[in-house]
Amino acid sequence: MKQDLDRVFAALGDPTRRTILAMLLEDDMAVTDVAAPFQMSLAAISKHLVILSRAGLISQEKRGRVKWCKLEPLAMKDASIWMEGFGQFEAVNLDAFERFLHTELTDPEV
Amino acid sequence: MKQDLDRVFAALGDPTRRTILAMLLEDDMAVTDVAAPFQMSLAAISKHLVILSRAGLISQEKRGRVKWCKLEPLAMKDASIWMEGFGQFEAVNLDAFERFLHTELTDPEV
DNA sequence: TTCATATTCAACCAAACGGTTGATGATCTA
DNA sequence: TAGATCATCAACCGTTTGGTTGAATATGAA
Repeated sequence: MKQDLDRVFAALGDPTRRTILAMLLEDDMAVTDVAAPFQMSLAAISKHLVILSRAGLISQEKRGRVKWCKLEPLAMKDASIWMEGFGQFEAVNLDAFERFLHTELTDPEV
Repeated sequence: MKQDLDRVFAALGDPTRRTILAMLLEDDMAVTDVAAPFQMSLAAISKHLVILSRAGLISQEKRGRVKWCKLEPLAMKDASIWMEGFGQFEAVNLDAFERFLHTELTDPEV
């Protein structure tokens, strides 16, 4: 759906939101903890989370008074595929990325 | 550079601009020809092209009175890599991903 | 019950976005 | 030279975005 791509790309167009997604790569987080490292109000972060949620990039589940945010990386898939359609750059770089991952995952020091 | 990702993702967040990029996948085009299939004014398309240009996603060259638009798919490289870090390999930890991005940006061989 | 914590809501604000129209500056062509 | 074409500029308009603050709601803890 075209609108899905609109929402995903638009959501990724803000540095605060990309940082939030990177944070959630480590682990699920409560809204307050997501907000902690930023200089803006909790309400502002709450709005960013709504945008990420509507784009499908995160899901939120309330347990008690805490709302947990979880990364939903599958939401990026269509956008990623769309970009791959523009080809050229993929071969060398994604290859490099995969090699990197391989060494990361097999390196006993990490 | 963080702002580059801002501009690339934000530029891709509009369906008109994504359609324009897809059109340019076939061949370079003059501004008027880019505008032809759309229902909006030439001035509006001209603004969209400025946004794509500032994001580095297209380049424009004036020959005579005609300004030619050329797709620059390499501008999507970093954005694509950023996304792949989430979409395909969700188990990878953030530190590893950030180190990868850093080497990607500073290693002249890649 | 009472107080503290977690989160959102509501109203507001300035700036940016996506569009319009009309004028303008180049450049090609008859 | 005169007229047509290509593209942008300038001013304007309504909506969205990204932030604020203060009040409200819901839950947990004493």
